[in-house]
Amino acid sequence: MLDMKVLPDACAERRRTNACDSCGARQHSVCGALETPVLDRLDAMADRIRLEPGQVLVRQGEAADHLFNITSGSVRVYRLMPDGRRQITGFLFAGDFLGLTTGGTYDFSAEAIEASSACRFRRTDYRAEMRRSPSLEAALFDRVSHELEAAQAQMLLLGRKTAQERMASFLLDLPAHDPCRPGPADHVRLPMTRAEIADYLGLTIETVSRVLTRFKTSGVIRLLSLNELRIEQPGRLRAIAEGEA
Amino acid sequence: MLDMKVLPDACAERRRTNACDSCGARQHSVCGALETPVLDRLDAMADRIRLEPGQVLVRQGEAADHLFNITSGSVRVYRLMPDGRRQITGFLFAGDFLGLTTGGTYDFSAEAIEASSACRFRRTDYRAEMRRSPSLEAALFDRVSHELEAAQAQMLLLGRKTAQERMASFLLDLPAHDPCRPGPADHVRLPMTRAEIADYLGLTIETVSRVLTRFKTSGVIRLLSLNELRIEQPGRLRAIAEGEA
DNA sequence: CGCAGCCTTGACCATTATCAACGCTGGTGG
DNA sequence: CCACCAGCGTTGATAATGGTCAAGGCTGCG
Repeated sequence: MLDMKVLPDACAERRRTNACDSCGARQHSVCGALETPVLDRLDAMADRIRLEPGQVLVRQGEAADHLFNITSGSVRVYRLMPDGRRQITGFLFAGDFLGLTTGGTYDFSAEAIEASSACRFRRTDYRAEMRRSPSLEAALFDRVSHELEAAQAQMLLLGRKTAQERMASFLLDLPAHDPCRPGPADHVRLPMTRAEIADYLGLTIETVSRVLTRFKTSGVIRLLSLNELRIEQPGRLRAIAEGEA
Repeated sequence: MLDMKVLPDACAERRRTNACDSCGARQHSVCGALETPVLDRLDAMADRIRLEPGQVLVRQGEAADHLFNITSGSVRVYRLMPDGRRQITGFLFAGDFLGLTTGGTYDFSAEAIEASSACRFRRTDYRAEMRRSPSLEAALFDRVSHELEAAQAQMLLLGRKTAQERMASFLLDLPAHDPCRPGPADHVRLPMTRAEIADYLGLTIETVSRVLTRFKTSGVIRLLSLNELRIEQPGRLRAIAEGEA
């Protein structure tokens, strides 16, 4: 958080060249419902931030002063236990929000996985704008609702699915959330390490690795590189994810 | 859902005798922030419903027409896999909402655990009232935010905690949410069966049973009956929950 | 070219699931 | 009022999934 580069110059610049990347709000689902003046006010209050790989956005326990909208790259959000066990509660990609929901302090940490960028808002400013614009509040309500749905799906995964089923579900879900994927939905980009996948799925890196090679051997996927793969048999993968194989 | 008894008479009756139990909104955290006219309008649109043990409130996949506020008793909310594996995503008690977040169809099922009661609203009505009353929308936004936080804590539990740690966390969390507990916080009421605890914690009934007897043997808890226990050593239980024992 | 970090693979182990038997308890009907 | 039965809970023996420990390979960068 300390050495994040704020890019105020980029603001006006970007609004001229590419309105859709300006304040983050223009990027995704929040965009549609909002009136131009709201977007302009959000633009005006946003700090543009560039993130190096591994850079900390927020730390568990710190005062929750800011709210972020990721504009490119990817971010890991996680909770830690005192002994270091980590549960990644989600990966964020362009268009996702961070810190919509907290009370006085963040109850999670968040770090950039790869080189990324984000818009940072002061929570007080953003709340004021929410009060002013019902359509903004409604859009964010929807956002949080969808996050809650996703969290409940993840609870089913963590509580009741086998390692294979978890991995299959993950590979099917990932491209739907990452707007940066290079091609069609059967092409999966894995910007995160095996350790991060493991901490997201409640497994170990060894198990993640073994399941991936098993999928590869059985022809369900093809590894293009360490961080990229193709789903060769989406139907079979879906069957595995739902416990029907 | 079919044979739920709607109790329209109880409405006016209850408003006279006990305003705080009337529409559900008056009961808990939502209450404080709301103006009397809003509460009155919510009262007017609420169906009072009585629930038998096991009775279905909503079924996964059905059209999400209603929104509920539990006014007494307890409810289990869960997701199923095709082969019958169940993950209980939450237990609801008096004051909790059900169905705030869904899209067109419910993506979970919900059933009463014990004899319970609830207020039922048509989602369209409730949404209209939300649009009309910013304080109501803000209060519900807070609600959903807290649910999301709880869901993320549960992800850590399911992904990274041992059976003992899960059980300890559960026993510590439960009384905080159940306003019907008979006494102080170290007195825990368990309206749910072992199977339900297991499906909430991602365990089996045998493991739940074994961990409970282990806690009992080591003097951390005392079983008062099958469905009631006392936490004898809260500090030790907290240490176990955090993985420090 | 060499090293560091990440990934893979293998052997072994432990936690928890599974299978099975038995006990308790509350409700029902004789 | 008592006895039986069904449902739930407990306990024990065994098994399996996934974790742990260890070694080795790949890759990209200096």
